Amino acid sequence: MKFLSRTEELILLAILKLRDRAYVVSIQEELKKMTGETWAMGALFVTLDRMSRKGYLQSRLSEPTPERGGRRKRLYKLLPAAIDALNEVRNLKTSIWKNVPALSKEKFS
Amino acid sequence: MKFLSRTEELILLAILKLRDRAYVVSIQEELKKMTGETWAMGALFVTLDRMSRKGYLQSRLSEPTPERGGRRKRLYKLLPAAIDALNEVRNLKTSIWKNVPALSKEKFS
DNA sequence: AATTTGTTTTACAATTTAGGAGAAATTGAT
DNA sequence: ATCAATTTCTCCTAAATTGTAAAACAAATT
Repeated sequence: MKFLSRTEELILLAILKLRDRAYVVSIQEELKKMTGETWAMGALFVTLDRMSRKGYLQSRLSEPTPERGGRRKRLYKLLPAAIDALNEVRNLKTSIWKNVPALSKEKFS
Repeated sequence: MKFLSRTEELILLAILKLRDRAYVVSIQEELKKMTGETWAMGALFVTLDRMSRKGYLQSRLSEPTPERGGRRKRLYKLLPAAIDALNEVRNLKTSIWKNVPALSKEKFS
């Protein structure tokens, strides 16, 4: 499809919310907050990679931080194409859900 | 993921809007209206099938209609599980987009 | 028989998931 | 001071799931 997948949308939004602190672990935590679900590390890397190749994201390695195990982190940031894609998906959801009334199961059983 | 994929969401919403006239051709047209994109027949069947197996949809064959080529249509209808899933995805989108300001590219270049 | 409408299958491509290997940092015991 | 243990983090891979494109097949009207 032309639109972001749900996973891509969620990851981009997580990065947006994290500002300059977005790396794979903080993204994973943010996604957990947003969805209540647990996200596999590998899934995130694969998707972050793909979105980088597509021109949605840019990444760089930070300096190590002075804490136990404080390795360099790969920090991600949104590129303009990501903003476009997010806006598109926001418009899509607004338009497709407009005029959809509250859905109660009773009417569909 | 636990949530509907974007494709599944769109197809279920299309069926919802079509009420008792939802079959693969009308669904295809409705999706075109909703998204502006062209949807491959095969993609639809595959997804409709999958959602039927998952208990989101039920289908039956209609009677032929008196028009040229008016074959029986396989009509789809939403099952309660589909309503649950749609409500979930609506809640998800509402919560993740809440408080996200308008996004302008300038701030991200 | 030709045309139209519609269903279904198939082969392939892309995305997502699950699990784990391995690298770079600090800590703490010797 | 050195080194093994621990922690944090990056990255890879195989399998499963999902999505796409194309075409074969079937039933109706003209």
